[in-house]
Amino acid sequence: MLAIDRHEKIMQLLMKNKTISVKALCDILQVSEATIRRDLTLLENENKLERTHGGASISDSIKLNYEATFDQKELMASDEKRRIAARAFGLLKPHDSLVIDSGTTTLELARLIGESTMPLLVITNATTISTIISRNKQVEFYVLGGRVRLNTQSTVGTMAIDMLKRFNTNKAFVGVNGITVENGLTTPDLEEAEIKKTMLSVAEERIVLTDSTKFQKVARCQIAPLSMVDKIITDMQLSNQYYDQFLQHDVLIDRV
Amino acid sequence: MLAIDRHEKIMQLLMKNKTISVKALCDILQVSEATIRRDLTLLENENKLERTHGGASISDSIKLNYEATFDQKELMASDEKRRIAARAFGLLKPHDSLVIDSGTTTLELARLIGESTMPLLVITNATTISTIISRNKQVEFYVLGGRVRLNTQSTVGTMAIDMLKRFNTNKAFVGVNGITVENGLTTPDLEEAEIKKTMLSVAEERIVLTDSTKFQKVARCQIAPLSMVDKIITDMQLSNQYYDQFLQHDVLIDRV
DNA sequence: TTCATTTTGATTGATTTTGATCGATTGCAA
DNA sequence: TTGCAATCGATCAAAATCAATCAAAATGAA
Repeated sequence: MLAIDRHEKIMQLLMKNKTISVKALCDILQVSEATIRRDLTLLENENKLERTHGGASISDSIKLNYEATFDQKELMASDEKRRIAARAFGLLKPHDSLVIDSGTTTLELARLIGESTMPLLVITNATTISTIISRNKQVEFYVLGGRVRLNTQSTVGTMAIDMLKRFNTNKAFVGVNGITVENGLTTPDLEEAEIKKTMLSVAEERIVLTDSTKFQKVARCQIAPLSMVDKIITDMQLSNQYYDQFLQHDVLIDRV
Repeated sequence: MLAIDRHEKIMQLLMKNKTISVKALCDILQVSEATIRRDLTLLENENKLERTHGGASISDSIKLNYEATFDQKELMASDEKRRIAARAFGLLKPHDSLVIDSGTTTLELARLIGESTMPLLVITNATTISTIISRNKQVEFYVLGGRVRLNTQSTVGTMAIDMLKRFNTNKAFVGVNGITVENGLTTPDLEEAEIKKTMLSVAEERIVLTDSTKFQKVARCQIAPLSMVDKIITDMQLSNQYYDQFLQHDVLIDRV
């Protein structure tokens, strides 16, 4: 492991736990205390953390600053997103037909499909998926037509929805921006919400891919109630409290 | 493996992992450490990565920049194609509606549109155009839905054609693989031929973008006769002989 | 082909990083 | 307060990595 990776990891751990001991870092990173101490003094000089006796801590102001400058959240999530996508990929069987939503997690799923040679039928509204999924020559691939939302690069509107309704698929993989028991699945854009809802309605098995940060958040537009979801794949950061709460509503949650 | 391929692979690995060690690169690329180090210093000088002790890392800003140009790099158009595209762009007026075909020359046109701020309505069957054209926030952008041909990354088939027929546009920009007075416009794939023909039929002004090497060539499937074309933009290499021949058939040829 | 140029891999000594040691310092409890 | 264990910083040697050099191999041009 490179020194820079170690520093990154230390910062990630601090972002989650606020404080961490030198001992713990030794165990996790498998290096000597001397190395950890050197790392911590170095990071302290860069104003990224504060040293304490026996470890280090991070203040809220530094934390915010760090998040802003390095967009740490996105990076941290990316590893989790890959794991979530990998689990989703594990659900696939040869000759499955899928609808794949736009979004970063689903994009990872598309990448895995592109790297595989599994024969599949894939339908998507994400134009960005096209390049990476077409590496897999076994895929029969459909893009939904319609107006392209410029910031998500995905097609929306009645054209896309009408076309989507002509399909029936085994599985739908949908991303969301918020998910609660009360409000179900939510997303900020109405048109996105509508096409996501249609995706769920044309599939036999409806799977939501989302990192744990989206739980207990509510975005402006509802996609669908929880009852329209068969399975949620998320990361290990999801607390048992939410996990149990969703289980009681018959939603299967897979934490990877 | 060529040095340039190695560099490409290194960058791809860095895009995935943020960092990578010299050792790992040796294993993956099967070359000595000295070679890897030389590659890394070279790439660092090109500002494509940052060296660290034991490996290299990539910053977010570089990553974004690299990702943006990544897809386009492979399809880097020749000088002639760029000039042809520039001339085509010169034909555009604000609030024009266009159909743009798939292909390298038309992709270059899309790039010019993406770099401009001209308000336009653009319809295309080329999924690859999406990323680059959406930089221009003044563009209302539609992608034709349908099955995606994996090698051209463009939608074809009845779905795409039906959707296309619902539009009426000012201009169509179409690429071809062969063009003669007798056989008109030709291309190797039947489905591509059909959608190209439909593109010509829904536009008021029908413009063919093609480099001069396509003249006097005939591909397997006919798109349309010459009479369905209003203007051809090509390069200066086109001989006067062909130029005159086409002029006699009322086709305007623009050599740039 | 032959010759010049470029690229690569191995070697060397220099530099950086790491882990262990040890005395000094700190925090905590009696 | 004192005593004690945990932690720290400084130092040094070992290990890893690096840059520089040179010869072999690959490539390209004549």
